Amino acid sequence: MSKLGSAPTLDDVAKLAGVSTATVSRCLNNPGQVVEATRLRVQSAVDALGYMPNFAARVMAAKRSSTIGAIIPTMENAIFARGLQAFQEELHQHGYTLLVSSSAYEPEIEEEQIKTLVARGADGLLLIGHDRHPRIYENLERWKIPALVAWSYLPDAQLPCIGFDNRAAMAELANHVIGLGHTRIGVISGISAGNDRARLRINGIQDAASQHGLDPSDLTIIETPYEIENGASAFSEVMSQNIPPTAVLCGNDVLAVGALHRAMEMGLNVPRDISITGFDDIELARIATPALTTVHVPHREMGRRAASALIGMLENQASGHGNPLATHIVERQSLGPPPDA
Amino acid sequence: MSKLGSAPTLDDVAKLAGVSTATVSRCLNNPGQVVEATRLRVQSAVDALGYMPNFAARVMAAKRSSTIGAIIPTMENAIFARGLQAFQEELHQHGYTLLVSSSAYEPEIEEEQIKTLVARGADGLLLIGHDRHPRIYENLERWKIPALVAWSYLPDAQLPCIGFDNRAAMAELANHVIGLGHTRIGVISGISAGNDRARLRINGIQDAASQHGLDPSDLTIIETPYEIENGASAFSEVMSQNIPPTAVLCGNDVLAVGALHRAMEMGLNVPRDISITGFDDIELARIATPALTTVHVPHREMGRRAASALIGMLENQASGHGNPLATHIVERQSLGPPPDA
DNA sequence: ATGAAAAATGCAAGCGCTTACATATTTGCT
DNA sequence: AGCAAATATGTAAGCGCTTGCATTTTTCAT
Repeated sequence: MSKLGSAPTLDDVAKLAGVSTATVSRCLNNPGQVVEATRLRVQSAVDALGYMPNFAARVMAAKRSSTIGAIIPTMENAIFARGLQAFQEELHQHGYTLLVSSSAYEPEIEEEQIKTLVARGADGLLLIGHDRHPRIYENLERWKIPALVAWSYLPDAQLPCIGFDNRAAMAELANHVIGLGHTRIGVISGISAGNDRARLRINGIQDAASQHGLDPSDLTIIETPYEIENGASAFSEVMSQNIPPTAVLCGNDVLAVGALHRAMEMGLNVPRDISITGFDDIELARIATPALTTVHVPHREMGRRAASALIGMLENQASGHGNPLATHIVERQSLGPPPDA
Repeated sequence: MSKLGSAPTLDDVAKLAGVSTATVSRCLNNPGQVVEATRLRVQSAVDALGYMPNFAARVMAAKRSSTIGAIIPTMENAIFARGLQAFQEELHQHGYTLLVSSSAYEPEIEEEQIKTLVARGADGLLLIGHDRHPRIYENLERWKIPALVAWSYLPDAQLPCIGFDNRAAMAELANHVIGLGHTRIGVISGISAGNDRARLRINGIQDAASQHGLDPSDLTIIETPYEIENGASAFSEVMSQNIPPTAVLCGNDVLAVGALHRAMEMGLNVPRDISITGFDDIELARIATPALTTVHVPHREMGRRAASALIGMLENQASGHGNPLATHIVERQSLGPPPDA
């Protein structure tokens, strides 16, 4: 059937091997159903022709794609890379392929990407965080696409989720900081609008403040996109107050590294003059100078669990619900007691 | 036609709007061919149903996907992120979608990913570097898939390419280093097998050495995967010789940052005791301590040009060939004269 | 040897969409 | 008003594959 110059099709293979297309299809997908001799014959036809199954045709006929889509806020920093890597490895072991796209932290782009992935036949979706337009959840339901949220655990969330308690994790760190004697605290957060992780981390700091009798509204909070540069500018800003803080808690390691760098430029010694902390524990945190005290998030474990949960939802109508993952503080060199202590 | 519980199809929309499927299809793809009133009627049917075109069906019927595939060695470091971002933006403007996958620097995985992308209907492919099994080039030809190589410019390459001259760029830096008086030079390179960029950068250093009357075989060259940790270990190794080098040239910024970090741990002052250079000029280079002297690569420009070239190949049978991009040395603080100078 | 059950293979109907080509409608002239 | 040309819409044939069901071949117990 193939007009010269087109890629060979199942038909071509079938013809060459002298069998029906059904048999070729079975050789490729369920070799067990086909007798050895036939399988070999078909295989050599495939090789001779350099045949590649057409994915679109397969998806159409089979009505599943064995593909999972993931939309992450950004590929530009390492935050999601590790978890996604584990996610993908686990999927691969179960015969699924991962398609990744990024939303640049823009809700509209995320919505578009979700549509694209669904249109492309994704059997399931991995989303980051819970904050998004309700319409998206309605559509997901309408299209009957199983979806799972990662990087944020919320007990009563709309969608099943695999993640950790951002609020409690940050509260733990903030408690520790306050426990060291810090009372004037600056916060450099990611943009919290549409980002529950960022918002909950701020809430965690506020929780810790109240708990220690500090007024949460005394916290200086600056929100800025997750980029090193922005961490630096925000640090300048937070330090430019009449009475600057003695500790600056950052919403993630990327911002913290920017802050650290700016502190050094300003001639401040960290942690003697000022303490700075991060969140996530990416590689950058270890090699920063001084090494960053931060909250370790089990990214790989999270990715792996997310994959299992999603596959469970796809194959066994499992609910996808699980327990939150534990985080812990990694103490390195960027946090110390306040200067006057 | 839709059995309850399935996503709505073109048929459903056509029925609801009281037109034929052809008209609906035209409304979606060539609204100009359809009269306003019809278009509106169809649009509201689409909205009412929450209709999403099925991509697989569309690809099959139209025999093109408006999708470009890119296989990059890794998503784990920022080297490719920026260029790919620009690539994708440019594609998007021309109505193409980008599908990215990574090969983990493994030739077999790369080959598999290429097949996957082609099977998924990619109209064209972006590949990184030239070194790969000839079979892959044969297949690409057989399948009639236009492909373009980026990140490495070679005048007589198999495939059209957009990139810079890795060898000359690194030679320029090495010349500068040697010009400062360094004669004992260490090299920390990525794994050069199957990676022409890594190999050519080494060659560039060797070129510069010969040119200055140094024996290229005196260079201590260590190859190691592109990870910060590895840069650190390699640095220890290269410094453990009887007569350690006074300058260590690294194959990329990631390795250089690792080396820098280890140097600091060893109590060495950079650049007073030892000079260290990188390659790529990613953000990390700027915020490293001391800031890294490196080779700036115009990643965004490269990505943009690669997109234009590939689209040209797809739409106008353009050859895709272009000119090499220019790189330049960025002098920061990690390179100085040798200690005894 | 022989027939029933099991295993292997073939047949053919779609999957949801695009797009020639055919047909119906509108437009612009005279 | 009336006709040709231009424009809008409909008809239906696939695109390459999977899979339920029908048919053929093999296996195995008698």
